[in-house]
Amino acid sequence: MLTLEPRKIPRQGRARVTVDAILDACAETLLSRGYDALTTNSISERAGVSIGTLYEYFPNREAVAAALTSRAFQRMIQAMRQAFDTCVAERKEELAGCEHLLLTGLERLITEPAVYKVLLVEAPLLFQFPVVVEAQAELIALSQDVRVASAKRLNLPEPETDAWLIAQMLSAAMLQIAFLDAGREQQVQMTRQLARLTYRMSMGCDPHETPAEAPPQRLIA
Amino acid sequence: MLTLEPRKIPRQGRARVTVDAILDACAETLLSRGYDALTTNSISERAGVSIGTLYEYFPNREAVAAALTSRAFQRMIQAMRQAFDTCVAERKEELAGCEHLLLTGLERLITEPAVYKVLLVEAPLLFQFPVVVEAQAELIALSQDVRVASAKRLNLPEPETDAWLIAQMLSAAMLQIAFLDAGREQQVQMTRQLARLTYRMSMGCDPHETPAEAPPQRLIA
Amino acid sequence: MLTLEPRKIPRQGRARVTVDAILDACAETLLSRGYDALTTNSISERAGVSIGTLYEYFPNREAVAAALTSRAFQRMIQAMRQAFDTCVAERKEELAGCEHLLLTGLERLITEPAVYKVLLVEAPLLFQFPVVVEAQAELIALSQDVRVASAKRLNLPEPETDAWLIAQMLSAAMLQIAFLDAGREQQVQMTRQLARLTYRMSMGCDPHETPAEAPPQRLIA
Amino acid sequence: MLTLEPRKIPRQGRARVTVDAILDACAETLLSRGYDALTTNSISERAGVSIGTLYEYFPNREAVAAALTSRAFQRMIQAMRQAFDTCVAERKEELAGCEHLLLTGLERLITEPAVYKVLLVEAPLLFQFPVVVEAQAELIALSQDVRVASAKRLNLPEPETDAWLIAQMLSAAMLQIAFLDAGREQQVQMTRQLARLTYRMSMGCDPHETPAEAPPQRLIA
DNA sequence: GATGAATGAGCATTCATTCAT
DNA sequence: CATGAATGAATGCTCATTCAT
Repeated sequence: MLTLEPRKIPRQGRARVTVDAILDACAETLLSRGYDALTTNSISERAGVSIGTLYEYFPNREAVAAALTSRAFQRMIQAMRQAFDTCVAERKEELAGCEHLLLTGLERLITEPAVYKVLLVEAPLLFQFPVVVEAQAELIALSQDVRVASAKRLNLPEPETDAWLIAQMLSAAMLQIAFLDAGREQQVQMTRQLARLTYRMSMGCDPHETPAEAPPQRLIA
Repeated sequence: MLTLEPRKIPRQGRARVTVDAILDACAETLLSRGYDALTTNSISERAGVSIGTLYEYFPNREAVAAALTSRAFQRMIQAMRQAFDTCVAERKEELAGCEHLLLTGLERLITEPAVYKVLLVEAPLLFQFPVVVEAQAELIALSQDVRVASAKRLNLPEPETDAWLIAQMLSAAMLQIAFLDAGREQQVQMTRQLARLTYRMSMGCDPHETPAEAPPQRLIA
Repeated sequence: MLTLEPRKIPRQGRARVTVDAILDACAETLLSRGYDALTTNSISERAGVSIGTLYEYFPNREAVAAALTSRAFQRMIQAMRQAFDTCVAERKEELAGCEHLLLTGLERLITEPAVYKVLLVEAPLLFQFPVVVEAQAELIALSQDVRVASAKRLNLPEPETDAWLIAQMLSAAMLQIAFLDAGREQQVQMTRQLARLTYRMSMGCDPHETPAEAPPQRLIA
Repeated sequence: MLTLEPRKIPRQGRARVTVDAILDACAETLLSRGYDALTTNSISERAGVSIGTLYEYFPNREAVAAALTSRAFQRMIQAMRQAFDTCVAERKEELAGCEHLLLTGLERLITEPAVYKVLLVEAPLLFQFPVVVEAQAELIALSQDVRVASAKRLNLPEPETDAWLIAQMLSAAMLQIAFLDAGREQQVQMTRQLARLTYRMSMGCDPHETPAEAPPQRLIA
């Protein structure tokens, strides 16, 4: 049976160091050789621990990749939550808030290419594993917070469906932008443009048109 | 080296039958057992030909999957081109045209799940192979035709970037819809909703708002 | 069972052309890709005939290589016999005769590298096959003729053993010289030097010493 | 790519045992079934280890054979070096020294038939592999020592070329003698005769003639 | 005669996983 | 606890050979 839960979750001491070394070695191997060449032996070798030790902490190969992915998602969640809080605290407008959130996501995608570029492209099945699904769920919950926060301002005919569609489209587009062979500046430009399209989808009008009928839209009234 | 070109073009009748049997067996195996279990031996067994025969026509496992994918894309291209011609011939409105194209795509996605559900999800690298890339390029060229055809009506601040972003978003959303565990009716509803969001992105306004300022939009005047 | 006899020995017509094309294709493949890559399929492809046709004339892969080898030996035998006749006709001295014979052999070795360089080095077992052994026997018989012809002049303590040892040594040395990475001129020099060593072995003295005690040595008195 | 270096140097005792078992199984298989039947599976089976274990230590079939060959050459080198030292210590005459060296080589050739009879005859390409070439180079260096040691006594018109030619001839003749279907006594006789021919080549005269002009030749004055 | 489609036994090699030390 | 030697099922692929057309 395919168990993905780590065998031990060492919170302290050198064991923690060992687990981190294994995850880092996993990420490095993914980037340099791809998912197909990701073997437990190569991970343990690169991590500088014996293969036996790897199996002390992880029940199988997939569990290592799942743990790496999970860690990346935790970091993504934390970054997004913080970005959301910033939007609220600074009373950012709709468009500005959307841009801020998307740029924050872009930053994280680029920072962990082993997970988002390699794993998501070469081993998407991994993203259906429970640990990963749970992490994704947290992220989606966060996006719901965004929707709720600005519910009054949104103009979605069928909020449930529309929100789901927009979420799918945004994540796909963000990944494409993040791993496009383009300079950072261009990536940022495209992200801003994506934010504008998102605004159009969500509001049914262009950002600059709205002030005419209403005071500047805010994420939180 | 990973060569994907078929090895032989069958000259005799029975050879053609053999190749088709192999591609069909490939699709069946993908659906029932997934990409990881797709071995050359399992394909040949299911196709009722010997393993040696498979290797007469395909240099390796990937080449079989690539040929299957290529065939599916050819069918997709043909269906979309026909749908596009219909839009033009029937002078469909923007929204109706968009819906027609998306529903046509949905139909094809659902009809060849081995390619779009299994291969695209479990082996996305396959979609970077030349044969597949070329087929995709044809499809993209077609979407350009759509844009050009309705250029006057579009309201895209940065046409190039926006078109690319929208294409990425649409294909991702369509795949999600096609393989959602939902009834056909709901899939159609979501596709229509997606068409509406697309309209908003492209025009910067809601479909029902436009008649006030202009006569019904047509794809081709 | 391993049968090496050609299946048909066509002496005339296009069949003869076919067989020659196969042998030539065999030699070309050996030179360019080595013995391990010598497959019946590759030979037939290069020869421009179908695999079925190849099997019309040869019972198996080894039979093709054996036939090629046999042909090369026949040519070698003919060349050596002619060289021997020349020595007799021109009343060459011992050393000069030996040089002439060795240089003739060198010429043949170099002309058919597929057989002597590739087959002998990569597939020496082939040289134990009956057809090849018979051809070799003819060559050895010829060398006996040489010995007999100059028996009176030879100074071999144990003629049988010595002749066998010398034959082994000469053939090995000639092959080394022929396929050394060296210019033709150097190969000739080495062959002459080898002839001198052979003289020393055979006579127990240096060439230039002998004239003192006897009139110029001739191959045939 | 064809890598011949062993993969691992066994650190634990049992690993050393395993590697030796593999090499011995390789030799046994070569003798009983020949090189073509030498498969990694047959070696591991005969060695009583799993196929996986074989691949822990050797990257491929050739590497096993190369290691076996290398081991045999090391033993040959050691034996020859010792024989050379004996010649020097006992102040052996030229002919006696040559006989001693050749008989020592004969002994080794006969003791490891898997290497010298099977591999050298059925897979000569193996002898072009780096590990083997290096071992051979050591042996050649040793023969240079012999030449240098008795340089004053030698009478070679072109020392470099002649020495090379003689080395080629001797090794070929020794192999022929060693694997001739003949009794041991006859092999020894032939080796002595070969030593005499070598003397003739090297000195330009017969052994028994020299005392007349000079005191008994010694390897080292 | 000639063709070339089809066969399938057989081999090299990998890699996740276990367990004795 | 950590190690690393050992396992062996499983896979991709080749190529000599046959035989229906």
